[in-house]
Amino acid sequence: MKKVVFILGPTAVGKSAVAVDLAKKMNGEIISADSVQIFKGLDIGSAKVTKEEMSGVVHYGIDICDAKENFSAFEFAQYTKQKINDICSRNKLPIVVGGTGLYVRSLVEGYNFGGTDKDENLRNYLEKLCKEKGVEALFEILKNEAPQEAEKIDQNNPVRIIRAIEINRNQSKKATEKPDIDALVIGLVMSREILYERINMRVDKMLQEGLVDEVKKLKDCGLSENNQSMHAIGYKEVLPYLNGEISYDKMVELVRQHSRNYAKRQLTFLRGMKNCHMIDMQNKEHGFKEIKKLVEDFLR
RNA sequence: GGUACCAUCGCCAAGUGGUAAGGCAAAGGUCUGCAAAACCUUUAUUCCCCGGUUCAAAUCCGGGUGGUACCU
Repeated sequence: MKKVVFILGPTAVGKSAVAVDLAKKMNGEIISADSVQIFKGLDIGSAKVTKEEMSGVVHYGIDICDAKENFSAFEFAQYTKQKINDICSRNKLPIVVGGTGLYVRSLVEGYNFGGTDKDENLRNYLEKLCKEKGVEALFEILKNEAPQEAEKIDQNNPVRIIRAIEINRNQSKKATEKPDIDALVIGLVMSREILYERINMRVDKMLQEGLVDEVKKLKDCGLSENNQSMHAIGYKEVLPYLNGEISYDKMVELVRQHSRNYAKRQLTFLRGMKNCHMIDMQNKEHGFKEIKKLVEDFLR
């Protein structure tokens, strides 16, 4: 069993810094489990760690996908498993850091799912059908084509139903095998009030650092709201601002609000993680000491 | 000072005599194939205040308060 440390928590709680500190002290390498940081060119808005912040620690899972491409939990699972093997073979400690619940859980709990490429035509057709006839129509299709899947699925959720139909019609890639890992799961938390304050400050910082320019550059490269990467918070709001659809102030307000909503969902997800050690990061020093102790005991 | 219009949840609102729609926010939640996505649940015993009419008022009448527009 390969020992792997997971650092989880809501956006802006300070995961990246903790992970780098830990990697330095424990001879570790970092794997980012973040569905946005995988994209090249989405730097400021995804709060990607800079070279300086990495301070020499090796990071994986960042800039591994072109912003025009699609990426899914399946690809992440494939990629990560390989990296974990690689890191362990060099006798280093893999530290998975991330806010994307599904990515993390798929590893920790050993989900085995396959993958399927996006089928644009089918999707467009199904999306249109959904608009015209409602989700019920989508669900009917799934029920006819894959009754077993239909039983498990949320009948009101068009995104999931469409994906299920897509997978059922197209050949599924080989399912991932359960990774052979022994996980130490650490969840970083702090009071909602302080977290929200940090989020607001972080959004301001992103804007100062040139978030709008970053999105403009991506837009000039031909990216639009149709790209998966542009569904990310900070991008899906700046785009309509650049198109003159909403005001600057409205855009800022939305980025903040969506970040808060996201943090709340992450917290909910975290509460559902089994065997997760919650660490209060309100006091950074104290929190880090606790983490270090947990990791030392784990590796013993 | 005069005249007109308006006042419904944190915000935007529907409702014009029959017992408070909806959206956003907020809070809680779901999650094995797009997850920073998508979806679900909850949230005004009460309609600016006081009085009146009526079996019944957010809705009608009178007064007050606040806002907006125009006139002087």
